[in-house]
Amino acid sequence: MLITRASEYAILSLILLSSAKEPMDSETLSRELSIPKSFLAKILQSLAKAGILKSYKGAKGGFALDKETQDISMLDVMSCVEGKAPAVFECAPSEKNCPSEQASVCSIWPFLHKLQGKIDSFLQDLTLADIVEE
Amino acid sequence: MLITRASEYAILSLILLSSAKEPMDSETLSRELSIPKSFLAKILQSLAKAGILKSYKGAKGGFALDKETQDISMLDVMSCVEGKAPAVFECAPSEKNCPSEQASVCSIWPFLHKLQGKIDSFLQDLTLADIVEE
DNA sequence: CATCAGGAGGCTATTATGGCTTTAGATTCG
DNA sequence: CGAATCTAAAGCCATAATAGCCTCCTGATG
Repeated sequence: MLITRASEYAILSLILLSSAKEPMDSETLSRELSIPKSFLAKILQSLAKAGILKSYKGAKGGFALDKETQDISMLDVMSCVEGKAPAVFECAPSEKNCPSEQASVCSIWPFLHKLQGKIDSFLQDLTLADIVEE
Repeated sequence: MLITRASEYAILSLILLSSAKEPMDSETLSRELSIPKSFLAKILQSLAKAGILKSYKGAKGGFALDKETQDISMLDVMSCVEGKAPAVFECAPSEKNCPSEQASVCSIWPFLHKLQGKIDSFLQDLTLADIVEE
């Protein structure tokens, strides 16, 4: 369950973009949010690849939301920006190969699974709309 | 909102300890959970300082829960292990000094605050008991 | 007093964060 | 149409923070 600044910056950008009528370029976003420009650029690219943002090149270009705010979940954002979904125990054996191992990780696996489910559903249900709606 | 492996390892340890009748030493925990020993030791110390675990020195020593599982929230665990509570935007200006700044961070501050509240209450309500109960 | 396990610190490796430059696609203007 | 300009895309490199390793010290147990 690793969450880095990339997720933090991504959410901030999405909140600001949700109130923008036109595309905002990465430099403006960087300045307005006090986020390092080049790092933010990479994050915005990830969001664009994931279909959450749409990018426009050239003059008057920039980034704009490519989905409705209620269709952008925090789980989607974190998954694409972190490169993977937040997992409670990334190194844990999968459910099927677990029985072959002897470590106690196996005995707590059902609990991990349960915790993971709770976290996933919370992040899945929490959308940008929930945050920016008045 | 930064969450590192320390939180991950802490939660795993707590789940395993919740089913233990006697204190478990850090080496056993390390082996059972496949977590680096020395890193885990530091995490367990943080949990002990926070009053979540109780440590026992000497032979037959180790760590054991020092609270009821329903009194251990994920927010508590993360706060003590990460050194601070998970904050959505750590660098954001506080609410009172915000108006003096000109950046757009100010305009999205209410949304950040709202998001923070949702995350905090989720993590506060999610206790170890919710995870390990049958 | 010998042994066991936590407490504390320093040191290294890995990863995240941030800076910089070059390339490519799109727009504007002459 | 073509050149200049604008901005995203993509890469490489430096720094900072995290993750992990090792040793010595301290207190408890028998």
